[in-house]
Amino acid sequence: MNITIKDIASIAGVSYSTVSKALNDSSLVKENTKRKIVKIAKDLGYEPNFAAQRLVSKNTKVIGLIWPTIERTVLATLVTKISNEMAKTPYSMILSVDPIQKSLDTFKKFQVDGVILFGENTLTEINPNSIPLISYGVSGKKNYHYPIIDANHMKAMDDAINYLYELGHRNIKYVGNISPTDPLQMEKYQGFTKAMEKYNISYTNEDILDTGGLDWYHGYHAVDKMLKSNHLPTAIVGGSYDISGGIIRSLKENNVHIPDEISVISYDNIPQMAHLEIPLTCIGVSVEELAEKIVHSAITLIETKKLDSEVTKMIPSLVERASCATVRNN
Amino acid sequence: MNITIKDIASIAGVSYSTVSKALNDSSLVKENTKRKIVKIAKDLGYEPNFAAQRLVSKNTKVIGLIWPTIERTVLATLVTKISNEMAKTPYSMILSVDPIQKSLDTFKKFQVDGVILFGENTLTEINPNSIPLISYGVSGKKNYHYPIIDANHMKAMDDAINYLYELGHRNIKYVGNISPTDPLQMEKYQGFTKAMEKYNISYTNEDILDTGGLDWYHGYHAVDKMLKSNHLPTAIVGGSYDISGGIIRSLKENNVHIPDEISVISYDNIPQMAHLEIPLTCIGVSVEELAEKIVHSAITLIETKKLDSEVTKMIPSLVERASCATVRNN
DNA sequence: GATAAGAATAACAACGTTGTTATTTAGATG
DNA sequence: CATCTAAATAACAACGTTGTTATTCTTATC
Repeated sequence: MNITIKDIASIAGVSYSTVSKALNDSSLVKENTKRKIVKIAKDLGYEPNFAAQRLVSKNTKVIGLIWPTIERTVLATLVTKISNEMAKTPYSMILSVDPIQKSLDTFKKFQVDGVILFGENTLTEINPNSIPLISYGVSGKKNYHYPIIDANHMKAMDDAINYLYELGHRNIKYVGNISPTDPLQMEKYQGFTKAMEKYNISYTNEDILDTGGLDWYHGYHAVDKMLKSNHLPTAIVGGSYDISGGIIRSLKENNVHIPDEISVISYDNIPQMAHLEIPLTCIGVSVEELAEKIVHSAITLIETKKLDSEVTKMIPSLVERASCATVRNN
Repeated sequence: MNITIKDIASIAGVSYSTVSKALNDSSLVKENTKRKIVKIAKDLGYEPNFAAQRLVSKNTKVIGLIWPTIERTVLATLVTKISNEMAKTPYSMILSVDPIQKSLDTFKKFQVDGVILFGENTLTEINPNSIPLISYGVSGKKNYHYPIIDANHMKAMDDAINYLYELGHRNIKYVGNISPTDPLQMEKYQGFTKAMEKYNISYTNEDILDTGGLDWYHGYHAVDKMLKSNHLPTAIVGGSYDISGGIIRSLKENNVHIPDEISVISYDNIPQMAHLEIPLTCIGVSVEELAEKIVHSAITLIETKKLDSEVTKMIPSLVERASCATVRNN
């Protein structure tokens, strides 16, 4: 069995309640004895029993992160950043990759102080069960009863189109996953069409390339097919990091030069964009900002039970790299 | 506050100890009252207090997984498989992406029943702190005091070279990350040279291409450089999934046809290999097998405190796809 | 040098369970 | 119908903390 405050008490020759106070640096115990007790505790390698502490009910300083869809590069990056950000606070983080409700039950058992949910495309009702919970990403549910942090995808697409417009592009295609069951993808797609209309750029269904998936080869195949049909735009908007990786691979293999012959701008603002063989200009909320916002919102919610607004749309930014150029006048 | 067994007791008109026994389906309480109590508990939505249960000391049926390096495709797949495998057992899983010792402390606080450590390239001493712990992957430490599950990388490389040898290849290059601080990478590299010697295939330092990193573009650039130098082998062994992705991209772009002009075999046996634009023949322990072994070993260790052997080397298998062919006679 | 006030410490209840021991109840037996 | 036995339930200690209340020890004051 482990060392308890009673062990310390008997060695120090004081009562265990005094030990408790001493270890919690209470002003009720004399500096002298405090020091003595702390030293003994340290010598014995005392570790407080968490379960007992929590039984008398106190916060755990632990936040749970629910991440049901683990295999997505962008989110792995975000998790890392969140973890780093969390390390700057007194909180620790544990994750669960189980389905949402099961994760929530586990976290509730452990009495985490709060939960961050990566519920990108959650259509089912979830029941936070009285744990402070914030969600990252678009929710399909209309009547969520918890705060949501999300990127302003509409604005991001608007910025992207605006940027391309200023460079002279009037022939732009969107290459992304058009999935009616995935609100995030739908919002990007709708952001694209809306922006195109706003800037008065004509487009048809031909200009929306549905990749049918989110991996790089989905993007690869979509562009490959496009090139074979000879409908070459002056610019492409890639729907995600992985997809854009496939897009530029396909373009390179077909000797379509970026950015001279075609400009590419990608959704997802992560550092890895710079490491692609053609460093991609991208649009989106930077993961660092996102991580910071998520962590601090969670902690604010935990500590004050109040959050400014129910849905926070983070403002995206555009990072210029080498993949976009002014359109050539033929 | 939450519902406790005392609430149930007062409603049922029995003592709370009877309620406890009834809810644990003890034979000491009459079937009749048992049913009554269970019904009341259900109606009230009673949930046992985990902290209290653990204070009287019982197992948590939770296993912690420590995963400090989150951004690696192969491991994400493995985590998913482990999670699925775990779901078939009475255990749940939580993960931590914090540094090892911090993760361990967190898990110890939560009194998890056991820990799985992804300590791929852990050179520092770790202190399991009396929690049953198994580790996946090569450990740099010589004197670990916990069981290790690992793939037999040597054997895998041997199988790969043997396979290529049978296909007639005598000019083989290894493209991988040669990092003295990463035991896993070193073992693959050494497996390669050892196998080459065993099959009496001559090679020089020129045939070992150090990518200097584990991402796909590291493999891409290494092969790109190789092609420019015109030292074309008949076969390449790729050191990992990501690296091999870069390898075939580079080959394709340079119009080196796989497998007619060059054969490629990759380390890492994961389903995604089939989705690369050229489905890659690969070598390694399949993630499914690995996940099953890891989960069951962990549970065995927890429940019996005994494990067959200290280091289990899983037997790799070779999955044939479209990327290797018999060498052409010029 | 007795006494009041304040500082320091001790004692103890409480948190919600489980497991052990004590008590009550019901049923069987002569 | 008294008595013994077994079944059912109640009572209570224990797990390791924290916070509240009770007690003891100092020290200053007259």
